[in-house]
Amino acid sequence: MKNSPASHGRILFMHEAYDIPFVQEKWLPVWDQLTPFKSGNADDPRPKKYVLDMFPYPSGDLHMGHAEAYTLGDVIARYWVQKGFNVLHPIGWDAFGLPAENAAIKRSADPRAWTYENIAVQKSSMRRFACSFDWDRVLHTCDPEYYKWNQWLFIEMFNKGLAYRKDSPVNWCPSCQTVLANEQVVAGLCERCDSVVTKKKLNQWYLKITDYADRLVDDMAELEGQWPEKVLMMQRNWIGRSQGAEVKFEIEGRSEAITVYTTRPDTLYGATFMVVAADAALASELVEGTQVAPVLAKYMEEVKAASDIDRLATDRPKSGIFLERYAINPVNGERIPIWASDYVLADYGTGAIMAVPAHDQRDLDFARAMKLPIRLVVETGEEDPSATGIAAAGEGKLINSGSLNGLAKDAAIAKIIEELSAKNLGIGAKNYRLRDWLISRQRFWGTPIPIIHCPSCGEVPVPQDQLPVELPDATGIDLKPKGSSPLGAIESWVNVPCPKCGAAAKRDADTMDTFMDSSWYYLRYVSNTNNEVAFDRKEVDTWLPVDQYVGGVTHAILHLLYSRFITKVLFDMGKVGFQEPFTKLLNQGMVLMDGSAMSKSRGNLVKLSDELEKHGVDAIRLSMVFAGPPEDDIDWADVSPSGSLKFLNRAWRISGDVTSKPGVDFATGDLSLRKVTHKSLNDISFAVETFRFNVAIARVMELVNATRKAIDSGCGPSDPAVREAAEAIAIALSLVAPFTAEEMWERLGHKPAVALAGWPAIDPALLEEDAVTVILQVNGKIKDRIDVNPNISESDLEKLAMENPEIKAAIAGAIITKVIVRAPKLVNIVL
RNA sequence: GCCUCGGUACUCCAACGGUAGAGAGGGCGGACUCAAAAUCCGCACAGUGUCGGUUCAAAUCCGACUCGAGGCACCA
Repeated sequence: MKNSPASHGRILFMHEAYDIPFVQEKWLPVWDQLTPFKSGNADDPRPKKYVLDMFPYPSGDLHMGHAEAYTLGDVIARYWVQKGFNVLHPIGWDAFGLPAENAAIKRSADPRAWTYENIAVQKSSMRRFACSFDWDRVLHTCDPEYYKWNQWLFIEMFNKGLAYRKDSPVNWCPSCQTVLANEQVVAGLCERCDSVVTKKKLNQWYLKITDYADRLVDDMAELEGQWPEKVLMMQRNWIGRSQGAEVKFEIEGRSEAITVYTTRPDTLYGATFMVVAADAALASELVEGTQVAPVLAKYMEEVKAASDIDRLATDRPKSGIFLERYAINPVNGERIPIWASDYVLADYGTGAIMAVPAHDQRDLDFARAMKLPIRLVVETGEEDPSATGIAAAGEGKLINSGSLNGLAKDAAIAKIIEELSAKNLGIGAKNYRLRDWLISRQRFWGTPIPIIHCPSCGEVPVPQDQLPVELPDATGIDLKPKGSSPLGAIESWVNVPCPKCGAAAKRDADTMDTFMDSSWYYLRYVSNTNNEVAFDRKEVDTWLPVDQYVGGVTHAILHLLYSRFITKVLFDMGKVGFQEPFTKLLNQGMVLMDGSAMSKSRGNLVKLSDELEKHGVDAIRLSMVFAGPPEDDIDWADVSPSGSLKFLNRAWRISGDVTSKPGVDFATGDLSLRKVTHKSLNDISFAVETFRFNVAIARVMELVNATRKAIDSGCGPSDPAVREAAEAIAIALSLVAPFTAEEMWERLGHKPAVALAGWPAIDPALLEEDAVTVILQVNGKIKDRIDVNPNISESDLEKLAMENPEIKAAIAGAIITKVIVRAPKLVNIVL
């Protein structure tokens, strides 16, 4: 059973090269023993870094996308370990969710088995992929030990009034047979299965994220520059805060005024009618008992018949009905008609608007369709809206507006709000697009909502000492989606005495949105085995917030917004000491094939296991980071794993050529190679810290090339500088190609693990260059280049430039207007 | 429709406002070989999407356009 290199594996080179499968099998058990990535305890003197990868959903084995994401997180974690930090780099599984349940239905089995099998597969793949996880920190959200704390969190929020139930039209996926949060509806379709989402009126649990809307927007200031601008923009967009005013309109024949929300109170004089949401209670109330009531009812039927997709089409003609009621414009006493339409949303603002057709496109469309008057109140220089059909949305001076005449927009808004406030007719106000987070789900495989419904006590939270409310064994239970939770059908589970009065009561049969599970999991890692609390405050204070979060941009809104929300809730409860969970965020791109996302149906699926088999773990990891900037998509068709492997072999061969002994004094080595080594290490550090991993690899390649040259035709293999360079290469490569690096480290005469070797100290003296090239320009055109000492003074450099023959020739006889000297870079002589 | 980001060689990608090329892939040629692979050496190809502005100097800053990617989309 002898394992000789180059005879054992599938990947063979006649030239000296290492045996990939052999080397991979060789080091894994060694690392298992050494646990180089076990995070230190609270008393660890090293400064901490919490590097977090978004945890996977256990749907089968790891794929190319996982490989990219986890390589990026791994490079970062390994880098900070080398730099002497106490690094926490944990992993877990986002293990509740529909795929497990659907698989269970297909095989009439328990979702548990499928889930834990997949977790085992992924876990072993991660080990083989050399992920630097701390395997003592693992969590699975489907473990009762985890979801117990999910339930605890829910009850805490319930007690604070942040979790509540309400009747509301909700998004319903007819295929998944469950409700969806707003965030899970993409262009009218279910984000999971692409079915057309319908509306259903249901009583559901919500979390009051809208209470935190302002803070979610404002606190983004501290994420500026730390998170991708794109994500911040998407969140701002999603929350959709707008500034405006609420204005009261008296209603003829009604004691109570109607309040409308507008972002353009300056155009109040241009309001020629009012529109209320057709489905709002207000609309039906206004026509109650009149002959219009049946007309409204009929209109409502038509509106309901139109699908969400139709509703989304913005070019759809406006529809609505006149309610035969009138409102009084508070600024000019004008009597304006009240209409009902589906273009006004019941659950935004007050569900009623003042319509200013001259300056709002939607109102203009409606006015033209219904033949309602249009009055200009802002002089924008645009053409007449009633003629062109295009609203004059631009800025200009106010006209036809009483006291506002002549003012510009901002001044007019300030003035009108002041005037309205003085008469108690209006007030400055904000509004949000964000809605409360609907977390009930009518499915089995999730955290049971820990509430007991008692006929006399109402909603009673399950007492702390009875948590967790465990999911029953699913074997023999019909999990097929029927529109209500399968748990509700299990008599023995659902029927319980009320914890307060002891009367017969029922458990809430719904389960929580799995985004609840993932909205706080980063806290659980620090106390993953603690059964007393969800997370220990001392551990949290030691490790949190997360220093570096790595994951896909697909979670830009959902997961990241919910996590930020929950963190703020926990902060307010005094359970954590920070308000933003993720200090820095890196979004990796996707791995594509031939320009599009990989999928079996498209026939462009690249299997990770095949690639690993063909090229080895290191070459795949290297290819992932070398392909380009991490946030860009990678087209696997553009990537050359064999090229990566070629480079790794080139690097590895250097370790075999070194003839000096470990511990040799580098200071006596060849100066020019030493300079390259130190410059490279410096550049690699900088590139890694700024996430330019592709550049970092390019620098390692340069160092390998320089070392090769030094060995073959320079100072020779015995020079200490060659060992210094080879060790630097091994340490740098340990971030991305751990097997190759460990093998190099061994051949260089060291004991494992290279991962703990420590980043070499950089000698600043070696970063100074002997000579730099200066550009000599005349009128910005390059005439010559000269090598000078990098510390040359500006006057000396100017003198040198003036003496240069090329320059002399170029300026002969001309008058010099200006001389720009930027030592030691260039001299530009302007004639 | 509105907003954000991007466009550099055949391809993927580098370049504090100051030499357009770091690195790689692919191609071609040579050395080695019976031959191929691997390895080593060499070569070529040529380009900052378009137009304008700021500047001594623009791939880089500003504006418009164009193409591509993404987000929001009756949110008043």
